[in-house]
Amino acid sequence: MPDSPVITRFAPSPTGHLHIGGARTALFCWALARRLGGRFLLRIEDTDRARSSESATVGILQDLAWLGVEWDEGPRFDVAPGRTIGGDPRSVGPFYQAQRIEIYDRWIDWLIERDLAYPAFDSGEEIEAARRAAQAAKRTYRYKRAADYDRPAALRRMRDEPHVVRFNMPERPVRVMDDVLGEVSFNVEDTDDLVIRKADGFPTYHFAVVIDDELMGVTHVLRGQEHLNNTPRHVALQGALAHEDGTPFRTPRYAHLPLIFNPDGSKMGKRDKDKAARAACRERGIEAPPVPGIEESVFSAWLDDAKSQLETHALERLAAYLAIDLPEIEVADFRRSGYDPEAVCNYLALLGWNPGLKNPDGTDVERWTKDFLAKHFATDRIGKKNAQFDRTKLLAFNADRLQKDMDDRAFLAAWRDWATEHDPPLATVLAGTRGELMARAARPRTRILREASAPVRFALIADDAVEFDAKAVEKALSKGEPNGMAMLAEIRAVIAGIEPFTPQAIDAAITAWAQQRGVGMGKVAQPLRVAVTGATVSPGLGETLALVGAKGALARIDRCLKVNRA
RNA sequence: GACCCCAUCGUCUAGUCAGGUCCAGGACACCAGGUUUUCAUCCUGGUAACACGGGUUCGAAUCCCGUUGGGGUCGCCA
Repeated sequence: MPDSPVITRFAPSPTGHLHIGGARTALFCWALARRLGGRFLLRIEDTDRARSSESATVGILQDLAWLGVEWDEGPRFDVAPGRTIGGDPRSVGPFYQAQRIEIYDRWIDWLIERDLAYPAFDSGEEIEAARRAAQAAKRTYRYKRAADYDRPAALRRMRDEPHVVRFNMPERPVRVMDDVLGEVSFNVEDTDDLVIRKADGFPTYHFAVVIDDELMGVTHVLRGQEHLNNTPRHVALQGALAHEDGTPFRTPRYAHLPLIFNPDGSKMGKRDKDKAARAACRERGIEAPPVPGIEESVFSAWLDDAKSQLETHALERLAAYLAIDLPEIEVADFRRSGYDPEAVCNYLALLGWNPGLKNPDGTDVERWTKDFLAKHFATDRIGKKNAQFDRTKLLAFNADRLQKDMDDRAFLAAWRDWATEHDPPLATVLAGTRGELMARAARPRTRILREASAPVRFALIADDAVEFDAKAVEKALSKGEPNGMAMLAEIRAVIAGIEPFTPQAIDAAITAWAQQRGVGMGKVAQPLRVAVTGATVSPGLGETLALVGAKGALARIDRCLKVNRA
């Protein structure tokens, strides 16, 4: 197939949110297709009837679209009003495996006819017993067709008895060429006759993936390293299958990606959220469900079993009650925390891939947008080592996005969008006249949008709700000669006369007054800062005062003078 | 346990395929100093790694073998 176009695919199973590791796989598949001038395809592997759900599918589509990892072929999805992605220009769909059962059945019949696959009638208990026996004998369990297998009888029985179909694994060692790992060999004796169709009639992952990749023309398969041991099965299946005209199934190029782990070395997963919440409960001695909607027995079982998981909504309510932030594991978590999708993609790509380029100043190139990936990504620079997810570094990347790649306007727009979804009252404020000022004050002090309101929190409360920090009062108002209280009383008049009440005018007026009065700025700024915010830390003085307005500033100064009178 | 994969600063990594220019470079974090009205930013400097043991070679982070350590898989899940 020298001229076949490059097709990559991401094939998630819709059993939950899109995991950050899956997001990286999707990003790499997307980038490779772009780089090679190919097409990126999205396929939904929903053959597990019990665990797949429509809502999970929609969630995954949304998460990918949010990241900007857009598929050329696959389920249709509206990324913006009037802009739809996906579709089936080559007529290789449908892209939901549950809708492709007839296709799989056809190929399974084809295999059975040639005795390359066969029905098996073992019960779950029988299999389990055999597995346990093998384990007891310290042997690796593997299913092989019995020597006295009666094929004609089996073919008769399969018409009305529950059964699975197993692939007759050829007794040949399998060699797999991997673009990341190099050549990997597997012994015959380690591969067994895998099930290719379950008793419920749905194909197993191994079978569906081989059929679909071939029929959809997939040329490059990028997937997590946990699939490495599955590859010989897929290669064997490809070797057994051929089209009507005799053309054999192709083996795509494989690239197995290193895995992503937690900083503590454990596997990054949804359970980490439970772990965090459980630890917080233990620490506070909470033994009964503190929020409604969680049953007493469920809660105590959850508390005792480190492996158990609470339902997502229950977990979120619990976290809100405990006032803790659950660790971000899934793409939706990062979105909710207010990360920028480009920063997430940038950091994710760096986890296992490196362009190997230097900046003019000699530092390594490691900041980029997806356009860069589309231009430079290739499998030959994917690393082999599992990587630990470092939230602190991601935070630094995200902060740089806000600080260096956005201006106040762009920041305000992003902040408003975020708040509209996650903090409506804040969104209202940001949409008002103070929005610009809020953005200007918050942006330099923000790493993720969820934290953005912290530095301007004082401006979101009523003038008479300022809580004066005792240490701040002591340090900035009580000490010194003249002390801060005296200073405050003096400068009140200056504040009252500033017009217009803008950061620039305020700063200018205060600087001029301090100079004229012959005192350092610190002597003036800190008392004012405490009077207006209650603390010694805030954005620039001009911004701080402007945010509460002239009226607010004066009211706060007066109240400070009154409340903190010695 | 069996099979497979991996191994450079705390973390992500460059350097490894084509051995010398590497007493190992960058980023994040950390520490110290500086700028600044506080904070954040910014600037300067610093601490910090080739897992271990054998080989091959004039020469090994780089090649080979072993050990140790870590990870993955062993489902009618994907």
